[in-house]
Amino acid sequence: MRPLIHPSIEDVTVEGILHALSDPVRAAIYVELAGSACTNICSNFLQMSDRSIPKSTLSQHFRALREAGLVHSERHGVEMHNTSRCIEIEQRFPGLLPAILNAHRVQAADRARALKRKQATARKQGG
Amino acid sequence: MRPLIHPSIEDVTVEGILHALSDPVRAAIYVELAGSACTNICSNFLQMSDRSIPKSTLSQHFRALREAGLVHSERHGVEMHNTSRCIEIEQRFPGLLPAILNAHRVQAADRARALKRKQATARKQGG
DNA sequence: TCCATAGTTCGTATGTTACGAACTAAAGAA
DNA sequence: TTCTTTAGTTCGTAACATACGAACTATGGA
Repeated sequence: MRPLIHPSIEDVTVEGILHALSDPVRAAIYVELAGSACTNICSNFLQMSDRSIPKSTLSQHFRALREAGLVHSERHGVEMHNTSRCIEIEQRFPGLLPAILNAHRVQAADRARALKRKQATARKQGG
Repeated sequence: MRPLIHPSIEDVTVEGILHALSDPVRAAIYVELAGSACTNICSNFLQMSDRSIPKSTLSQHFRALREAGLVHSERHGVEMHNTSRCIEIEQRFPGLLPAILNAHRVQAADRARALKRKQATARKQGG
């Protein structure tokens, strides 16, 4: 098992952050992680929302978040504990993460609203 | 020549925006475009900064920006005029684009400072 | 009608990502 | 100690994405 790689904060790039968060699964993981203090793979993400994502894929996603500098990972016994590096990143790129997280909230709210409307329409047509 | 595709603003996604701007070339194009009112491929980007980027590649990058909803393109005679859709996007995802553009500024400034320091060190060692 | 300019499309070579199978590593039970 | 369970990683491969040169389209002007 190769050692965990965490870039120093000066080596964290905007491109890297945007790329990491441009994947819907990673974005969902990061949103979750920014809310709670700490997360690991099995406890939270093996059956995400609707579909379930394979462990190997999740492992790669966590690695991507870690190597982009978004997340700090530590092995505790058999588990991996992941925490957001949001304080460091906020210092380096002020406002970036809050704006992205907020945009995700806006989008989630919009989608929920659209779904509700669609369901209402379906009920009307059905009955 | 297939018609230009512009997603309506409700169909623009955070993931799409982040992915589009996670490429350094597209980010540079978009930074330029957000500064000036309007841009086309040949006049501005065929010899970007140091290296020159092939036309076909630039064409694809502009398409990516357009289909992510970041840019509006219009053919004027033989030229293509591109403008940022920043007002719409600001309405839908408030603060997102300013934060990303600011982060790119911070990064560019940091890189310039690091380069200067490196050159100074090289001068000291050389003479 | 011919040519130049601006940009697009296509084919291919190269890179990236997803996922199952096989693995490592720690913790606890027998 | 050895077996088993749990948590996560790594590897191989198939599917998808991207970059770039060559060939193309479309417009404007000589």
